[in-house]
Amino acid sequence: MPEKPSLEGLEDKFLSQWESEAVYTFDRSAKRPEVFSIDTPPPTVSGSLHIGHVFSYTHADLIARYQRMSGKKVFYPMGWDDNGLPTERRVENYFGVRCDPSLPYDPNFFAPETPADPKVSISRKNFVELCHLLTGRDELVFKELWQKLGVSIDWSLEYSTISPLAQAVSQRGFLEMLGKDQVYSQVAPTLWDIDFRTAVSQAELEDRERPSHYHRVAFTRSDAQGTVEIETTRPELLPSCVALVAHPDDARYQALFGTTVLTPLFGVPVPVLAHELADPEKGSGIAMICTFGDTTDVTWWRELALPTRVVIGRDGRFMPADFSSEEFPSTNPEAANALYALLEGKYVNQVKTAIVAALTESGQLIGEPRAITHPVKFYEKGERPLEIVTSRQWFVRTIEHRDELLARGEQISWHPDFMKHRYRSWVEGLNIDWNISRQRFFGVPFPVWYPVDANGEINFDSPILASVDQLPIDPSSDVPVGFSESQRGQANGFIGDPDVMDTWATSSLTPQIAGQWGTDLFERVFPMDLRPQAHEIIRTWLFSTVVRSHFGFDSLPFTNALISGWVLDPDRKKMSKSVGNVVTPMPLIEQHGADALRYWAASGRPGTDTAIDEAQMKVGRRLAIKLLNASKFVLGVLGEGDLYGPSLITEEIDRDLIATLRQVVDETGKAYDAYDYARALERIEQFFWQFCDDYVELVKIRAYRDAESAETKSALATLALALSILQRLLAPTLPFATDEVWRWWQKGSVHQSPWPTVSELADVAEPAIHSLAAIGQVLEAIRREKSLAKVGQRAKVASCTISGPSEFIRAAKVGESELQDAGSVLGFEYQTTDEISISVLLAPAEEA
RNA sequence: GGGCGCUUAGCUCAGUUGGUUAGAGCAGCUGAUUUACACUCAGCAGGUCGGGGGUUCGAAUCCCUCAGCGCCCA
Repeated sequence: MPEKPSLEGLEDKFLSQWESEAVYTFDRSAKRPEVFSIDTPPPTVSGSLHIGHVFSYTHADLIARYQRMSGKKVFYPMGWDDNGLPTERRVENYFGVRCDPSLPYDPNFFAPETPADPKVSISRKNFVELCHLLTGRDELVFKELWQKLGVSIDWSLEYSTISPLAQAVSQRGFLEMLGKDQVYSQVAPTLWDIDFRTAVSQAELEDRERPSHYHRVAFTRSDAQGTVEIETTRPELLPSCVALVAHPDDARYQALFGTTVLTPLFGVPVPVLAHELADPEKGSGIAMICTFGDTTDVTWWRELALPTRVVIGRDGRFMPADFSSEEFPSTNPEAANALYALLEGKYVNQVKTAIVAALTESGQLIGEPRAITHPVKFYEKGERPLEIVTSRQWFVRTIEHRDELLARGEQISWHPDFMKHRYRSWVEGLNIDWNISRQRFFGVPFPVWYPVDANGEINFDSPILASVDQLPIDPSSDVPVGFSESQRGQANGFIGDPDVMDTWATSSLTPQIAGQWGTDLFERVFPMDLRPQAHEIIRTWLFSTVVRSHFGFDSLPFTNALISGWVLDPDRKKMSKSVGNVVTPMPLIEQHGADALRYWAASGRPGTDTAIDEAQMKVGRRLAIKLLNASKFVLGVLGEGDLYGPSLITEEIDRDLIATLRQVVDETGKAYDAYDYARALERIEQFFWQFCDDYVELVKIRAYRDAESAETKSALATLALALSILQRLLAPTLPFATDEVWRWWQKGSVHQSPWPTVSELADVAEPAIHSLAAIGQVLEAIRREKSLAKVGQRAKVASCTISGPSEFIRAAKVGESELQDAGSVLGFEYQTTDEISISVLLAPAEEA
């Protein structure tokens, strides 16, 4: 025990000590019922380190530490999500490179020290190597933060989502779904980001309010009986128009249903059809259907069996179109082609301008375009609106299993409960199956090849599957059984699936990856007990994990979901890179200490957005220091030896202190069981300060008085018991300070000691009367009198008159001797009255 | 448009199933001071519980309604 206890240096000391003592190592021999397993979120390592990480990982760690002390074998792995688009983008910017899969591998390529400008094109293999290089570095930085924060992870269980193990698990999961027809490939209209050149899934969409214009455009009726006016925000899609549509009950258009109109400028005849999704309130109530302007177009196209006239390419430019062809059957092909020649190869905005000009000239633009603001679908990481292109993609069947997935959501224990609404509304709103293929490079490949027939045509309908024992494989370099590399891309040969899986298609298997599916470990940890995560990834990570466990294991992936809120900046604004108010955690740890940061995080209740509050961190730091000092004092009074068992606690006051503690132990255990770590902390903290400021002050003198007396032994035993319990109760929140003080007098780590239970206090008898409240009230009155008189607390009290109901008097009398000690009171008087009142007469100040 | 959450002291937040005079911490103010702790201790002051209506003997708490903030879904 140091002379002057301090928090400095505790972090470094214990990080290495915990490691060498293997304090957090999972006991792999444990059976499932003894285990508490945590499905730790693998953070995107190519993102920036964020105070939000500290927040939610602390919440999970509080539970992990509580469960460990409660006797569970805690399975607490750590993973890094390093595959996928965020890493690719970071690598592109960091090194100044771009992946061009058509280039050959350059074994002599070295990453530039500074980003190349303009970007250098490199092969896929070179690109992937750079991804591994950079994520490897990033993971070290992340790991340092997690360790510094004192998160009780078993680092021998570290994994990454691009690792061979994760790839094998992911590919096996895919093959099993394919075997059960839970996944299918299809050429279909797909949400597409023209900058990233990849398909995206519904979960990655976000609506952004964008200014636009309604253009009123006149279509000519084929029977020449006038025009039909529609309103559209996307006049540039006129060449891809395939029909007009109005609501079946819309009286205005009854006569038109079944007739044909000609598209303006391009003269293509299109039918006028009826469908419930047409909104009579919107524009003129009749809309044009294009292939494809938005997801409603896709629905109409599918349900009304319309032709396809694709004009926008995967790069966002207008593709060639021949208006004399069957696909684009114009009644005036020369004029249509002449106009279209001006549009081909251009981007959406340029085409829009040109078409609006042409419509104006032809008189088919009615009135002025009307300015509006409307939601436009974006890829969440994208900068330009999504387009819809037709392409081959792998989809997981989610829509048809909606009800089962909703039922799964109900089976999860959500903390807080209301977060289940997020899940439910997401599942209810699903309208596209989960697209898991991405036309990108750094990810888990699909473990399939396709036969190429004698004519060189690829047969997508009967893919050649890898076998499970081959995994992981890369179909672009591995060869299917029965073929040779020379047959790649050749007639009667094969070709590998070119895509990689969506990141979520792999991270949806974190229980299987971390639990090492296929080994004995898996049975010991699955389904996981806890999924801790932030609320913004309920629709992605949480949902997709539920899907995979439901399909693959007919099980929930985890039984409890602990949802953390957001960290807001000190002004309660959402942190974002663009605003520039993102807070990095490391300097805060260095300034206030890990325990202090954890204390702040622990005060943020589950699901509650919480502002960064350095004042709160300072409070946490003070709590940790107070614990050092209080421990030093109590242990100093106790002296050597451990003679003070609970049976020695005989004094009324001491028994009442233990009675209160019993309640605290009971409440905090229940709070932790309910994942309410914040309430637990609040309760412990409140008791701890009361213990220090009132109880210790009251019994101090008695504790020193006569080591042989029963009353002194009772005080010492109470102090020892209370201290032991307080140190353990605070251990999850303040792992560094508590382990320090624990080791001053106990063996081993506090983090491997048992969580306090009421049975531990069973040997201490209940007090005959709950006296501490009344005694505290008298002490307060004495202190107030001295404070108002502006004298020191050691000033003598000539007499203290305690009035109140007999119960109160009786309780106060229990503490007479301690009050005399703590308040320097010379004499007490008691009066039985209805109202409680305490009057304090100070002794005259002694002459200096 | 549908849904969820929040609104309590200057600030950050507790307030469990309705029950005395609504609590805590921080900040503020007034003091104390040599044997655990100045990264301390004591005390004081500070609130029409977002507005309105209702149920009730009794409402911060339950119901209705309005407003503001934030978020989710469409």
